[in-house]
Amino acid sequence: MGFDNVCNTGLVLGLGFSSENTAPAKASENIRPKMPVDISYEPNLTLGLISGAPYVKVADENVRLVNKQQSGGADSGGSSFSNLSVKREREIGSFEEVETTTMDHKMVSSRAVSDEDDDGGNGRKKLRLTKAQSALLEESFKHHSTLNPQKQKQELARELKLRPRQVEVWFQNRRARTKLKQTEVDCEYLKKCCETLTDENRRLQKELQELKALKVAQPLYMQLPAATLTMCPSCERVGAGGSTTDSSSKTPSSCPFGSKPHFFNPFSTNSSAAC
DNA sequence: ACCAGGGAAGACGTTACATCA
DNA sequence: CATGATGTAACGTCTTCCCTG
Repeated sequence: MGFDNVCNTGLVLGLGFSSENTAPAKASENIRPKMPVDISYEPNLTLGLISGAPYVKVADENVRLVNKQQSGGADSGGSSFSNLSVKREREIGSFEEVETTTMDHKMVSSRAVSDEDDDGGNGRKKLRLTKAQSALLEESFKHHSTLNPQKQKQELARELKLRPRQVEVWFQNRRARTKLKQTEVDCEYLKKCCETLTDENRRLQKELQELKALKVAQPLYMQLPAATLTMCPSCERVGAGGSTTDSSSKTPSSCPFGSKPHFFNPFSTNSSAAC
């Protein structure tokens, strides 16, 4: 991906807002469940704060019976895992676990981690998806980054011989990865913007210095309308733009600087700046 | 019409495991 | 073989939306 592509995305230098739609102050407010993640790049980098609001509501008790002692992380204690996973699987009653043996990696895929076989009650087994499973999930993700209807999840799960919960988790993680990558791209872009603006600022400072110097050295020069004084962006010399009677030897005849003054707009796509 | 309660689903942060250099 | 880095499956927590009574 070229930098130019990134530059035409309308990303603005600013934290927590964009030119098109105002991003929420809190990152969590970005959540719009019915709005699938737009994979096509539309940067909206925000540095929102996750509110540290006190925990009011026990989340999803139908989904998982929260083990209150586990609040430091579900995996911290190996002994309690099987308990947890037995409690939490909402689909478990209706979904038949199947042990897949078609491995292109040497791993067991989509085995039920708990339930019927609580592997010794010694923490969860990390299961790697097979290439085929990943490929199908990716394919599905390309079309829809969210599992819109519950049906889709069930179908995918059946097709992949996974639990619906696993499909759900995969999509969650996949969205997170996409977002992370996008954030990295945005970060790079902002860095470049910053560099460009710094350069531009330096150039303008220089221009200002030159103008000040000119004012001191040639007061007569300043009798010209101020608007006619501009600086050539390529040779960085001050001249009376639009005037062919330029007495200053600083403006070479080869200078492509046109007759009309121009001003730097960092957010204009055809400005002299990279952004 | 308004409100409270609760379920569903998603984001986010974290943990633990698998794999590889 | 040990180890640190990396990728990712799985989880807990929190928020928002929507439905229902």
